[in-house]
Amino acid sequence: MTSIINNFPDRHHDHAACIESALEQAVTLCRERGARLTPLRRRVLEIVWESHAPLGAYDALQRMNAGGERNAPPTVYRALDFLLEHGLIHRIESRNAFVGCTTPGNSHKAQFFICRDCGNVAETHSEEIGEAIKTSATRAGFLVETPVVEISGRCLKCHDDE
Amino acid sequence: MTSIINNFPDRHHDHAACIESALEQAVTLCRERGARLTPLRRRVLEIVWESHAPLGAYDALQRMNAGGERNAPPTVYRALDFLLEHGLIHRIESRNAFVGCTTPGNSHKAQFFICRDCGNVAETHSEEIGEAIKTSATRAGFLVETPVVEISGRCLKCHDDE
DNA sequence: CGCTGCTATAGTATAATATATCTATTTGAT
DNA sequence: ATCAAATAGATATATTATACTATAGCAGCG
Repeated sequence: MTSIINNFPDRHHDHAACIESALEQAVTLCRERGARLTPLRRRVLEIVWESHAPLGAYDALQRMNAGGERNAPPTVYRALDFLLEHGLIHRIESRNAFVGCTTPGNSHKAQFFICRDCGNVAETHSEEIGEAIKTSATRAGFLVETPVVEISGRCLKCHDDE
Repeated sequence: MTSIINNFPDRHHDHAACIESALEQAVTLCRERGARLTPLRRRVLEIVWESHAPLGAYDALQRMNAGGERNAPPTVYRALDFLLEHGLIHRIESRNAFVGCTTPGNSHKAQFFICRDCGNVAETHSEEIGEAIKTSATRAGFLVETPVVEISGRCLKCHDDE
């Protein structure tokens, strides 16, 4: 049972459960792989998971240092790199920011829907988009390696608010 | 008749014709819209079109200043903004760089294939990808506004080279 | 003409994002 | 306990982008 949602994050969902679940999964996955989820890395993962909106590296750094610590940019970037490498977070290219991965451990390519109002991100894994990209690539004479699919727009909740 | 190619840029194509065609189209389009393609903006467009690979803003700036000029960053960014606004270039989010639009004047959403070897970009306008994204968005409870689809990989020519 | 308002350009400074390099420390393996 | 590798700390700097202020040129108008 997981509390991580795969469609658009509900405004009133139990986010504490999201965080907890994400951390549990991270711990498990790192143990399986012999990767070291050190306190620092774990802390950065928690910070990224504080919301469903992409978080900038320097915002994460500020949060890390909120208690007077003096971590420098390379520290947070190294932690982010580790988390990326193990698929625990995603980088949102169009925002230069990072968001927790809702399905860590699966290496499948994801697509992201990013609401311009609330800033939240929904992660999907659409076969159909992947296939369409592949078809189009073939036609263009191209071999797909790393697709970036980031859709900006509005979630229905924000749209309904108007 | 246009010399701008829509599939992957051929290594030996007549690139001078690409540039010429792109500039002609830009002039026409700006005239139609009453937009002012000033010498500065035109120059930046030419620079972006010097290749089919995305060009960074600071690389463009260097090219602009190659003759000893002292243009500052805001100058090139302003020109790039104008060109983006009128659909004469695209921004490649995953590279923080810019590439000439092969079909200016059409506001349709484009997808980009970016070769990691030669750096060239092919622009496509796949209905299928657009539809797949829309379907997936609907399922997620999301209204698409600005899709970013940037596929990294290898073009066949580079792949065949090995 | 002189005034006003608009657009484009220029210049300076600085913000925001990211990495290189070198050193020190911790960790786990033996 | 010792060593090698991985991690973290520290400093500097590179790269990308914008805020803010000022000026130049030109069109429309009284």
